[in-house]
Amino acid sequence: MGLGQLSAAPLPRSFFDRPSHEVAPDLLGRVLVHGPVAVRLTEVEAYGGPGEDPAAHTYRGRTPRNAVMFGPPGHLYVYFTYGMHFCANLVCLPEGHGSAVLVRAGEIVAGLDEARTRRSPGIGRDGRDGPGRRVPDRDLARGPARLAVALGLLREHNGLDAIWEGAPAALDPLTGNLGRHGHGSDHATWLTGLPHGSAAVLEGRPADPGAIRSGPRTGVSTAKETPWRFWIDGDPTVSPYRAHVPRRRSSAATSVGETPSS
DNA sequence: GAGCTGATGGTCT
DNA sequence: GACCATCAGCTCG
Repeated sequence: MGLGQLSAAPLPRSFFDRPSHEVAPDLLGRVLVHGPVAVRLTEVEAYGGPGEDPAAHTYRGRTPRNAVMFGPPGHLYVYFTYGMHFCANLVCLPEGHGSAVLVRAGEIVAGLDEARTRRSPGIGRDGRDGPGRRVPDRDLARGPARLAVALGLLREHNGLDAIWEGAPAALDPLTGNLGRHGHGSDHATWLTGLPHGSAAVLEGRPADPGAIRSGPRTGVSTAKETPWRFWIDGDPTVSPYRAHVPRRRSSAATSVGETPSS
């Protein structure tokens, strides 16, 4: 994967002003940037709006949690799930529609050291510090929660605009292609124009249409027949498909008819 | 390698 | 109080 072949031109807001299932396959091969880390997307899932997609957070209408999804397109909807993970979406369609694309996996194309640091456990777990086990580079952003960690996306980034306004001027001194990493710094040279703390989606290198596959979405319990998961066939960073598995009853719910008295 | 399971807390019914 | 757009660590083969 040559960094030099990825276009650094930012995608306009109009790119996201379409139905999520049209935006999703077009996002494959694009580059999502937040701070010093950039990820070339290899797997995404589309989610529809209220009443039309039972698997979507917005299916039952607007709530404080999903309000960002009802906002203007091109913004990040970051939510917390399973008590410990964040996942990131890109909002589609004009205000009020409530649809988005979940970014599920990608390849780190800039900020590799930063991503490795974020993804290596150690500090914060059991009070341990020091380097944890090494995460293979292909696994750094393989899965929606891992991708969010690699990009440093947290609750506070919910609602962040991912459209890089004024980017042409920022890119002026560049060739239009992504630069390689500096020697000492892990920051790619083309990132210097991106305002600190902001996000952007760049053109990157769109996936070959012939390599795009689609199928049922991962881990959702409803609308299994909707093939709105899209990925680049054969890419090693695509996350393994997992069908939804009903959660087991908690052990506290002692099975009826079997008293623990004995 | 595949398969299973505990952890963990916000959200919604 | 159940569910959840998940992950890492473990066992087993």
